[in-house]
Amino acid sequence: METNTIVENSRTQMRRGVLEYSILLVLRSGDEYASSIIQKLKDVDIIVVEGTLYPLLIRLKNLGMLSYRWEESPQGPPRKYYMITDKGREQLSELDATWQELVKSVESIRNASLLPPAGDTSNL
Amino acid sequence: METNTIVENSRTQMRRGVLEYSILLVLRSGDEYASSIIQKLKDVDIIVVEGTLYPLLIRLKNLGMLSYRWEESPQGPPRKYYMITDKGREQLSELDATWQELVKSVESIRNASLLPPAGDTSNL
DNA sequence: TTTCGGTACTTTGTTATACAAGGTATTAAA
DNA sequence: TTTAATACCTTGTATAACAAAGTACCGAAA
Repeated sequence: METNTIVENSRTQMRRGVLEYSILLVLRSGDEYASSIIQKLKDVDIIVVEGTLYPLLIRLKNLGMLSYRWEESPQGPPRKYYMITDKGREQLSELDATWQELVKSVESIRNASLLPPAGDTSNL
Repeated sequence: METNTIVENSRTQMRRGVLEYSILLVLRSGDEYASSIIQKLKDVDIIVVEGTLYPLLIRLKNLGMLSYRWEESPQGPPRKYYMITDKGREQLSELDATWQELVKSVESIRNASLLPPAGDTSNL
């Protein structure tokens, strides 16, 4: 087996960390139903599966961040289109700030780690 | 209570996602022991506690990403200084790429969500 | 020589979350 | 009336972070 390298594992964890945020971002662009959210995220290499998404959408709805409406499908059963609420928009804008702070945090330690250690005299 | 807003919760998840990566970044800058890692991460607002860090360091060591040496402390018990191994460096460079891809992914849906929806004719 | 404060490392039990896998329901067309 | 496609939902499991408590070391003061 050994498909689970540390790298693959860490990548998964990173994706998970931004999952909720990503879903809200997608819905800020427009109303979507579960499968289309999955597809949009897949398009940018953020993998989610149904079993993860459905409970998450329900949780966000229960928190008042999302609401939904039923809409006929051209083929098959009706679709549950989720849309972001006003409250959702407010919180999302806070998450925008959170995300940017996180990027800044990581970049700062990342940049530090790409330079020789402070006090390194190995070149003298 | 209600200290657990959705925003606070999401922030926590984001932090968790980059935890492992962040620890490796810190150690790429130089050898550190647990408390000093916690401090360095705290400095950039990435909160970790002992109960999280110790098991994680042990896991990374068992995977061959880290090794450690004991070193006397000016005061108190000896410290376990962790250092990144060659293998750890290799994997970390892959994580650098992973991180940058994730940032790109999120930014792309984020930027999309800040523009009016495609096909929006509300201004005509 | 014992106790105490500070520091450091470790473990245990709980909780949250993602996911695999399986289930139900709707539709239209064969 | 079966089948295929689509969509929604649930259950059980594994993993990971965390709170909390425990162990151990050290030096200095009592």
